[in-house]
Amino acid sequence: MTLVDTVRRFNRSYTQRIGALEESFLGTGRPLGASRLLFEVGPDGAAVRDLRERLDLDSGYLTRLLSRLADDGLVEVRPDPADGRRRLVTLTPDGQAAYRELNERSDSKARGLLEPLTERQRARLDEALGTADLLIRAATVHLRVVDPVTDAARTALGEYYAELDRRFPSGFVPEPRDDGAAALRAPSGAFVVAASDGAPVACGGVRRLDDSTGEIKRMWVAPDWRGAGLGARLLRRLEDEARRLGYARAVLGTNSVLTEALAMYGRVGYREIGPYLVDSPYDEVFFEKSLI
Amino acid sequence: MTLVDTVRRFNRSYTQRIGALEESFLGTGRPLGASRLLFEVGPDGAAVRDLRERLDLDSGYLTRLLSRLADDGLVEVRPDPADGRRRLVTLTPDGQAAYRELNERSDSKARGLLEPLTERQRARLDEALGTADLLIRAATVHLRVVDPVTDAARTALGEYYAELDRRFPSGFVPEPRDDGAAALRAPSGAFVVAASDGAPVACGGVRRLDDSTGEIKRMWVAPDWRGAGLGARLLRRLEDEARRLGYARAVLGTNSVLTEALAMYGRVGYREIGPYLVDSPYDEVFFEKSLI
DNA sequence: TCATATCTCTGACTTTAGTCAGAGACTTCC
DNA sequence: GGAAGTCTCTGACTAAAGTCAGAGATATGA
Repeated sequence: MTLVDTVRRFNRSYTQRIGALEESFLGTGRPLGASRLLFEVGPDGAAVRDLRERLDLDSGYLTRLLSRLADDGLVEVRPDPADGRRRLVTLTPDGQAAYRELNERSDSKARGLLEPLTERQRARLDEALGTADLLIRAATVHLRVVDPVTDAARTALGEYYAELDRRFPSGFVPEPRDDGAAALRAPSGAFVVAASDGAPVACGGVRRLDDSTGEIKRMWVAPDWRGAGLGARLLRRLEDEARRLGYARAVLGTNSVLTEALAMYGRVGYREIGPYLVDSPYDEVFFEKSLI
Repeated sequence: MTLVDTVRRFNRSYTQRIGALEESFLGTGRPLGASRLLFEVGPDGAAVRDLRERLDLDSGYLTRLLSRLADDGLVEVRPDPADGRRRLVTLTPDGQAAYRELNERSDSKARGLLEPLTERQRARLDEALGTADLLIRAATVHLRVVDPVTDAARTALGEYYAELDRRFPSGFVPEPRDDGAAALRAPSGAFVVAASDGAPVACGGVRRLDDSTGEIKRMWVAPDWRGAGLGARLLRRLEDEARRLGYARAVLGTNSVLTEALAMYGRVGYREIGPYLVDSPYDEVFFEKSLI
């Protein structure tokens, strides 16, 4: 049995049993679409725009769904003070109650399903689902080249810097004369962000070191995404970008504290070299790889 | 994060990504319902009755779906020769082709999804999904008391005997003077079958040994269902039945070849005892447990 | 053999889900 | 300040999915 068979077999048994979890949104007297929407609005509210994107709905259809929920007194729709074209949706107290009820139904259905399992089996299931979840998410992560000043890039870089600050014994302060933005974009550089469910989970960039050499900079993978091969995938993508920009060789420098990264560079074919032109005081270990 | 959370989290990410596998039944120019039906008919055909039950459809609705597929030349519906009220559905050659296409779409979608994973990750995913599949199926196995002459019971017993015959060095022949049927039913006995997706996956019975003692007989778990705690669950159910029938003690005899079973009896609280009244030449090891 | 039950089918619905074209209010960018 | 773009909403649709009440044919068990 191949993996594809396993996946399909699992899919069948899963959707028949647990998949019904989400259908338990039914039986609340509301059509499934309305319940899903209510759930997606959530206790913190959401912008109509985002709902449309997340649920992939037609704008007219969404408007109608929302106005039905509003008629039922479950949500409130009002203009976004920051941008008069947009509208924000929040749950009313009744809506909050309905939201909680959806969650409880879903929970109790899940509990009932797991009830026949022993403690040991539950632990095994927990681990298996956790692993499968991570890998499936990892497989569907979307890598794309973005400008380093976009929101996605800024968020990712922010988390990267914050982590360096936590992990370096002396903390980390981004170089003030940081030419990051300009160097990590065309025509001599690129910046790649990996996103899952809209949130950035990894990033990295290439910039010009000399005419034939691109330098990989600011590679970061979110902590709970490590061990899923995302780093290697991102690195290969950056090498592709570097090749496209005309570089024949990739180099990078890193800090010896970042042990996972060091091991990964080795696996992907990087070879340790002496220090090249350096501008970051944090780089201690250096690698290169031919792109030809 | 509790297991329920893991399940729900997994459910969300899974249905969004892989769940779409089944939706790939769309895009074949046929509505989802019709494709699902075509898939459920399958290459071997099916009875309309069973389709209605498996897909949980209204009879009128199903009739209409089927006649649409028949109009498109994909299926053929004709009376069941064995029962004039029923009708049987089979795929026409065109229907077979459409069926194969559905499968290919689903496969290639699954492959595309897994493509970014490395070999090692795929192996991990394969194992994780396999484990989760087994446990989820095990959790949703349905145990019920049936008469030992019903089809389900006969099938299960048949597989049990066949396995003993394979595993015992000298083979196994059911005792000819087998009073099985009569002894494993009320008022002094019971027979329990565990079924998953309609197929029996485990069985076992209790019969009277003396007024206060019930004997557990013919416990069997299908080979690919072992390690999922099904045996222990079945045994506990049989003890419940024995208690209900008024027994204060359960005993059982087994063969020392069946090592998994021996270990399981110990885990569930059975204690080895000397041979009690024996009528099976295959029983070598004996256990008892108080039911009070 | 007659009442009762089972199985499929038909007709007449309703609800849910979704699409499309454009109007109107507002922002943004030159 | 005006053109171009964004966001939401309305109206007018269509298709899919599902429900309900019976009719008619056949089987089953007393």
